[in-house]
Amino acid sequence: MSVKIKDVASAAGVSVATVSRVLGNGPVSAELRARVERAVLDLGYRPNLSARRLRSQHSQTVGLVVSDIRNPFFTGVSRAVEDAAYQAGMRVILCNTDENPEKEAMYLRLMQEERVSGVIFSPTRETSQHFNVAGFDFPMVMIDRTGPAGQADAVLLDNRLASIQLVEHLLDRGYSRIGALFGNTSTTGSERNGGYEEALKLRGLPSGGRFVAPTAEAAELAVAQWLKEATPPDALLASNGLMLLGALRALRAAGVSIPARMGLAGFDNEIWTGLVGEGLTVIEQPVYQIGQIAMEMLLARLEDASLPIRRVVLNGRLIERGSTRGPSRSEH
Amino acid sequence: MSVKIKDVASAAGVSVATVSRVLGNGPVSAELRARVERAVLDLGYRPNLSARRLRSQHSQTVGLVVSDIRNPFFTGVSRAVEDAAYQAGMRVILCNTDENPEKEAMYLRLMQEERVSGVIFSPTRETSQHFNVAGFDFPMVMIDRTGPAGQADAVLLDNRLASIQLVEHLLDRGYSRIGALFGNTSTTGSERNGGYEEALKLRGLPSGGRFVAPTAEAAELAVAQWLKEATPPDALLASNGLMLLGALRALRAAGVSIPARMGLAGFDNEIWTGLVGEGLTVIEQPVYQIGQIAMEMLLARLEDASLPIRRVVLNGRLIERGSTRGPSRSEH
DNA sequence: GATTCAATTGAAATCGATTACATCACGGCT
DNA sequence: AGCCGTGATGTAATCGATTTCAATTGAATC
Repeated sequence: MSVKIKDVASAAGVSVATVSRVLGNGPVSAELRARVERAVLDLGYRPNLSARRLRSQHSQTVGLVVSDIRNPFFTGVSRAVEDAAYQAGMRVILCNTDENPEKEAMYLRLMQEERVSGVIFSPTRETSQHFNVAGFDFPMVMIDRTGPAGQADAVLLDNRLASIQLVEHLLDRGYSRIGALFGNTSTTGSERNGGYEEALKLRGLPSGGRFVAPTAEAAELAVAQWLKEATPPDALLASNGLMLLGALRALRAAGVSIPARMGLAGFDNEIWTGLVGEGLTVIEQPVYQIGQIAMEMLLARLEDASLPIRRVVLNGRLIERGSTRGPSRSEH
Repeated sequence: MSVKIKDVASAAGVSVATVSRVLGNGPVSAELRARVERAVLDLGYRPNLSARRLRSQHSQTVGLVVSDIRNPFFTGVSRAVEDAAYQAGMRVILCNTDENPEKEAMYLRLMQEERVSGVIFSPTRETSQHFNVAGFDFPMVMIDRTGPAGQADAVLLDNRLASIQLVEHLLDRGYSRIGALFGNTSTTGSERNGGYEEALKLRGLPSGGRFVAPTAEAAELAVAQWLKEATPPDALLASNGLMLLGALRALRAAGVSIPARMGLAGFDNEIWTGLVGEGLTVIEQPVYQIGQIAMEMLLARLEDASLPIRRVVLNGRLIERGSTRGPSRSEH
């Protein structure tokens, strides 16, 4: 088969221990080191990571468990996590759960079998409720969505604040019947709904958030139906990039003009939000930073398990664009 | 530490061999099987995959080496590969090379250390020229970009044909000075340029493709400069989603109206291409299928290494949208 | 010159599983 | 009754590295 440490050792005329020390920067005389390095090159030796991990008892691997890598939010996070991980000499195992609690459980089991050093996890709401971090023998960092209260490190957006900013922006621009769509699979949705209701209550206005599956299709359907009701909203807020897309499609299909007949704003500053029509107002999340910080926190905890549990809350950034320029006067 | 097979064995009152057989569906009596399964559950035993891989000499892992997972093309491919892999009981290690040949070499080395079963690879042009598949002891499947001629299985788009379709479409719609931007890091760019030149030559028209880095920024800059030249094109073709985005930005910044003053078409049917203006005409690649077929080919080769080398060429699909409706008559 | 100490080196144990091989019990057959 | 084949089980070797521990060397100290 392939060349092993034994082959290198005999080629260099040294013991396997010495070869191992050369590889691991242990104490070796310059002469032997040179001989070994030459042998490694000559034979094209590559250490077997399974064997190394088995013996040394650390995997140098972290798991990243998210709902769907095709969601640009997670794509960005994943890229940041991988950059940071590989820089720290670790690998990343990526898992897509499709918001399916069974897949989540399955992948967490897999992470245990891989003996990963730690996991960065974005759990579904269902999972996060009844699951116990203590059941795993690796640390976890939650991202985007909060897990069971205070059990693990977390990197989150200030969802309440972000919603409030969006709502107040819409109100400032003259919209008054503000509807909203939130995802029904994560804690993120509830938190954003909280901010949304709070901001409206403050002004004595009625709220009416609706919870649907966090997909473009579900959002499109929901908005299409909403438009048919007696008093539809005059502005809509969508809780992630996919739902914003669905809302946009429904409004276009129904011929509702933006921003005149309907204001539209949402989360996630995806490429296209700046390009469609006169641009869509959104809350931009610090995607890359979320991944980066999550990885840093995980590494810190691996260094020192006794660290107090931390929760980093980042602010989003409101990007005002044409889709919320205000309702047409003629409407009144 | 964590519970090992030995613990399970003594808890169930059997030998480790029997436990291993229960796990691997070997021949075990119903009674012992039940005892072992109970012990596994009671102790929460999870087999150590490093140990298993070391002993059994197969990793059940494939590598996926692409330039950047944030490119929606690769995101889609990756999702398909992972779905297919996990269905076949394999894991995927994802690597981003950033079109950097050194990173490519580094990650291929890593793949050897992981003793992966195989690799799905989208090489830079530079790497694909001087690299030898025989140097690796795992099979590879090339995707999107062709590797060294005929050395490995590949799943590709018919780039020549796709370019021809785009050019003929533009000509049909009345454009005549067709410019094009191709990425300078992959074989894909050259192939698309080939089709582009061929289609124009057939009609006796001049061609003038330009090669730039496959990023939005590079494309934007290139188009901005192009517009300042003596006789700018009246239609542009962009070789991937990012470059199409860059071209669009440059045209908008310069106030060039689409499709009247400039036709615009490109590759990759990304979400936003259907949403901006009256839509952008694009060639849609069968992204998910590319990943799926690549994985199938890899699995087939792992089954039988003697299989003849295959190259699957898929057709793209032309999606006609508003951005190529034709130049304004008033221009003449 | 003897003793101590640090720095190299190698032999062998070890990580946690799979698997080759030996053993055993049992039933069917001549 | 004796023989043999079959299926279940256990013992021990093995995968390829790291790491412990002991041995060796040579320089430094008294």
